[in-house]
Amino acid sequence: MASKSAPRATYAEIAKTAGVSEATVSRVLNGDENVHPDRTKAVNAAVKKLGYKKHRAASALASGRTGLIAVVIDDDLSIFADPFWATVTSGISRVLMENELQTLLMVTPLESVDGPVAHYLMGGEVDGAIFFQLHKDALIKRLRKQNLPIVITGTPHSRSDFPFVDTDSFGGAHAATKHLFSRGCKQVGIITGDIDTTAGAARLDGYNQAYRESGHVPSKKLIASGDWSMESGRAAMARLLEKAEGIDGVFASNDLMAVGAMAAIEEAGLRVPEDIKIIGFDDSVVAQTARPALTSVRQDIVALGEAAAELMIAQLRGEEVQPRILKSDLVIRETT
Amino acid sequence: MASKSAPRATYAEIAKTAGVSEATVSRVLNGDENVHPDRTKAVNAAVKKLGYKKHRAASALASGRTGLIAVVIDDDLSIFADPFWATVTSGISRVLMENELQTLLMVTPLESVDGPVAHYLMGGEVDGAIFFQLHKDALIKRLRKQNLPIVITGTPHSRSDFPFVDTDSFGGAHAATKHLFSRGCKQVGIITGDIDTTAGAARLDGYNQAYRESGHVPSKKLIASGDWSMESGRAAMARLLEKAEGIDGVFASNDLMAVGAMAAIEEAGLRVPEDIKIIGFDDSVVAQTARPALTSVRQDIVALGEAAAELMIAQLRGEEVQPRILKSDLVIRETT
DNA sequence: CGATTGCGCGAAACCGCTTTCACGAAAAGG
DNA sequence: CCTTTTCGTGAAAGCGGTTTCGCGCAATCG
Repeated sequence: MASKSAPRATYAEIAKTAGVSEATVSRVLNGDENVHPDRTKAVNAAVKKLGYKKHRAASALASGRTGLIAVVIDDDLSIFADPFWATVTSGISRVLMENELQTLLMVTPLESVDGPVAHYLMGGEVDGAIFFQLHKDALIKRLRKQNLPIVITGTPHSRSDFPFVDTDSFGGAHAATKHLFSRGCKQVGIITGDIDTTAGAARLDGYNQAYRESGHVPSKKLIASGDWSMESGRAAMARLLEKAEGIDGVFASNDLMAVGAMAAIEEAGLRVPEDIKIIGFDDSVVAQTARPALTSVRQDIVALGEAAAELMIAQLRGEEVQPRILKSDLVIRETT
Repeated sequence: MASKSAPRATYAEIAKTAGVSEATVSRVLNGDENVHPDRTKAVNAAVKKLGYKKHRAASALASGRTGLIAVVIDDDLSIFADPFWATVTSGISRVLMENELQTLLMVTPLESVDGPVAHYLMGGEVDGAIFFQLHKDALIKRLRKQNLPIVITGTPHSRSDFPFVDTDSFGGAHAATKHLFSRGCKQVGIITGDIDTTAGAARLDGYNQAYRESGHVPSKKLIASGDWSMESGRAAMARLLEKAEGIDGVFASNDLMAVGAMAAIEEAGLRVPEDIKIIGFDDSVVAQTARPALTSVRQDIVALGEAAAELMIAQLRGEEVQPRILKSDLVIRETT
């Protein structure tokens, strides 16, 4: 079943051809400073000559470090509607790879603190775990207590000191709303995402802040809530059209809802952007394929993944880490 | 850095509490038949009692089997435009997990036969590899020669005997084209994908076949080529409108191009579906968010991933495997 | 009924790398 | 010049399973 080719080189051979002990080989290969430069050179030469590659399993067994980082994704179907996590993951993977770490993908219902995943993660099978779409902090807290390095992609609920990375939802929403005002809108509404998520809440906050800065107070009527789905966006927009007379701008908390809103506007016989301007959030494919093409808040998703990986690596090195918030920017298309 | 909690149980303890040797523990845990039922029971009891979990690194070192399956994804940005691979991967991951295997994600430029990835895969670090979006067969051939179990998602070029899984592109295109005829279209065009890809070619074949069955021969003027991108779809449609007078139906080889085509049709002052009916392929989010909502050929992407994983597992068991082609079906929306 | 075969099982070697320990040599101190 | 540190190094003991080997015993055979 296994490969039949060249028998891997081992420390034994390197040690012999370099004229040192295996211990020294190990030191050199693990960056121990206290080795005479000459021997270091000899070992490196032997390594190159023999085309040596460290045997991860052996290394893991002896050191207790597996070199594996789990990326845990809640097995929620909604995740598939969006290339978001795929993109983040690719960023994570790239950075981890560059640092000799491997990305272990776990797509799974993220059950209780006692589920198989939990046990798996606590069993020392991985050196760290990066979580997406976090709903329950309990598991994470438990893992941290076990000293397992953790990074969360997205902002966790509890102000707990989990290391996390996220896009600046507040800033993005703020900029989007301001942009609508600057385009001449007088009555700017918002379609919120799930308010129980930190992203949903932050986007609403950003909207409110921008509104206040404009010298007005957003009327309750201008706020409609959705759940991130296109259909909820359509419904929310329909409500806004009914309740909020004179509405001429809408910030939708994601692209899917924005597209739903556009459909509702069209159904009402109004035009985008002439009658109502609209902005989404995420700058996903959907924003690009929409007609008219959707103005949207872009997040650098790959960078988000890279940041997550970097935070992980920093922890592995034993460094203290701070949460990282990435800037977002506005991609202006045809709907504003 | 590592977990500090409960010291894992080992074979030694199990052996002791079950009153057998470690060898027997190993046999039981690896499904060796030749063990007395009583001892098997004793071992299983001990395992449960001690909450034993096999140490993967140790197991890998001793057996040479890592329990890791690499999912190798060509680091082509186009991949991020589509949730396709994420979805396939989730299917793969689920099935592998159920079989005690782990999913190692490698997002990487898939370089030559000598690149790091190649060496990595040949180095016995994984038990098998699943490839996406395969451009060059050379690497794969090499890996197979090394007896590394391989599965390809998508149809490989060479009629080589690689195990692969794919959606029935031919059948989907055929059904789509037939559907257009059945809706009364007389002049059905096609916007092809990259013809150098097997999927692109198969979709064109399916179109041609359906056309012939309708009793006509597709004029060359009805065939426009794209490269899977929205923009290429727009351009191709523009060409069709110019060259193919009376065109009243279009099968686009993917959703993105279909949406591009819709834009072109609209720009030409025509309407979908009244003047021209259109069908896409993939049934992606884009199809659902398009207005009018796009009729499209749906593939069961999760199932595709599951099939890939199953093919891998079969190989691991030493079974002979056949390529697996999954059915596709038509999701009828508003564009036809 | 002695000789052969086969089955179930334990002892022990082994997988390849890491890490502790202790020792000799060189550097620093008195 | 001798003692105390420091530094670089190799020997060797693991890490936790897997697997080969051979042994004792029961079933099978002549």
